[in-house]
Amino acid sequence: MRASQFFLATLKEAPQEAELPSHKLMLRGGLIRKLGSGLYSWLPMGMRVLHKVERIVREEMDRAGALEIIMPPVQPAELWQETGRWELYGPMMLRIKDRAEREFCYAPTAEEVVTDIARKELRSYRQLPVNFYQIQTKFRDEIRPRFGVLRAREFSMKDAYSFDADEAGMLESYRKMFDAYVAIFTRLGLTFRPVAADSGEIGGSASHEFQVLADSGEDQIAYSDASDYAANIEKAEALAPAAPRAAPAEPMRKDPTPGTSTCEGVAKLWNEPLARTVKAILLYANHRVHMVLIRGDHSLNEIKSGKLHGLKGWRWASDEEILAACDGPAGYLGPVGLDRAKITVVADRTVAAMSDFICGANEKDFHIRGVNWGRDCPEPDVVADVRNVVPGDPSPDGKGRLALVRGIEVGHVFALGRRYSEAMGATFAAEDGTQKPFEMGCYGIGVTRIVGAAIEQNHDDKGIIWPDPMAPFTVSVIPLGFHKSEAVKAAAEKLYADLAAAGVEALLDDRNERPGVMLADQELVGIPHRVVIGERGLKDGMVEYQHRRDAEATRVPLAEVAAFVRQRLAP
RNA sequence: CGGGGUGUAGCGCAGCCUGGUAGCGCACUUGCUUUGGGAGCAAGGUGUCGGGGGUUCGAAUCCCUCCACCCCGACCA
Repeated sequence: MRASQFFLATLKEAPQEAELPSHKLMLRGGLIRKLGSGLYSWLPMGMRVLHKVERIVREEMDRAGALEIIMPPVQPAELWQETGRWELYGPMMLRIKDRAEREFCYAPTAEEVVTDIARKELRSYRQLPVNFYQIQTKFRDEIRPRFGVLRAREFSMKDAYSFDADEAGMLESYRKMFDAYVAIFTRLGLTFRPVAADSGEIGGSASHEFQVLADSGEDQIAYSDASDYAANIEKAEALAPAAPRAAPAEPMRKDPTPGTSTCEGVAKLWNEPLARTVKAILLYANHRVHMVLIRGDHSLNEIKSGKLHGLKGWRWASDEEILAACDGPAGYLGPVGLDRAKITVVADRTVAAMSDFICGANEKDFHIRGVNWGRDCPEPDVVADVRNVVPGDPSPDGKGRLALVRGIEVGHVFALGRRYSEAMGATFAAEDGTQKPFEMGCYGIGVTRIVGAAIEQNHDDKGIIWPDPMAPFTVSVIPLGFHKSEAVKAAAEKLYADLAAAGVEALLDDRNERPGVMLADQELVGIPHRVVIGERGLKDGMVEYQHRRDAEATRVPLAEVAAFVRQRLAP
């Protein structure tokens, strides 16, 4: 491609709303433009990247035996009502009416429609397993779209759905997709981690997320420094302390802590370590108030808590509920002196193993220290893992210690089971002649999000640095004085033709621009390899090669550049 | 949904408080010069000042209203 024939929409300044590097650079590099909140147009430069990603995704999906289809993004409400998700999905789903007042949605995902296809088309176990996938635009009316393409409302997603005759088959399909995802993200040249995940609203047993590692990621991942254990912090288990609870050593003592309603405050006031304090978090679930106790320096894991028996569907308790159940206001609560008929005490494993700890006195402006389970208050009603892991915690697999990194979720695989097939009566004739519901799996990849994530992971102060497989152009040919020097022009044209003949995608900057402009554009847009051709070097038959990550250019004989560049490309 | 903020040229912004009919930088057009890191000079084009209503002789500026966008929050007691 010649730059003069292309649409190079680079900007010197990024529009104000852009916060993250990837968002700014995509706008500045002319990959995308914003249409409205969470809505983006993709310009030619962005399309080239998007196509690269899509191609790799397709190739690996096909290789794994999945079959491409396309389902309508606009879907009738009836299907969604069959599974109950018309109500469940809530305001995230964009609902539309047609001229006859029939209800539709713009699909946020497509389990219902594929399951409908399966129930109509797949009749016998002989036709299984089947895996259908599509690359389609989805719409989710996010509470707060942000970070450009990383959390947009409209986005492109590859979604795949497998149908198997039994659970073993489904797990095999799941494994194939897992492997395909590893292949995809590896080929894209991204640093990523598959991590055990919570399966969330979609439901099902096994679930893994594929996380691109980046400091700006919205997710936190816990991983072991001594094994391959990795899990989303939402799911990562905090083991019970190895050491048994120590015997009480202090008497219990109530003291005033005026105006000090946080663990940090009390620890400071009494000059005690934060790790000796216990905070009480009041939740309401199943018509009952629950006091969840977490060590002062830990934080509540809302997902894990929600999985406990009595805490399904919890919400934060109101001030009135707290006062009624504890006789004290928020900020001064603890397990001592509670009427257990009115409240359930849930202690985190760590807290259950503490002795001589500090907590609220259930009285405004008072805390107590030297508190001990069994002696000063009854043992907790429930002991469970309800906190987020912290760096240094032992790994749940018993090997090594946990560390935390941030990641951007770009893929997610779910072993779904029969949730949708049963709800929609999607069955097939099994070998024994009975009708059985399909065992399903579903597998998503955020295609547009990958582009943003790749930039978050690969950029510097000058711009994007594409991994070769995603680059809009592989090589940038920059002639200095293209319109003045015949020698430069001839050399540039020759190189460009040679690269094209070798199947290398080059961008020949034939614009009559100053060198600084051409170089800055190449760097902004992130073309990974560049060759600068100038009269000065040409006198000695030399040109300059420089990779986007190289600190300096390498002089290469003109006659050898094409071969030299090809050698440097990722295989 | 709650709180805060912003809407002025393609982008970044000033002007608004204290009303007098719009400006700066970049970008764009033309010409000349320049050409190894986002050029210089000269000339030029560009705005329903987010929409509607009101006050006023006169509104980008004051008032009302609607809209869009952005940020924070929606929880750690």
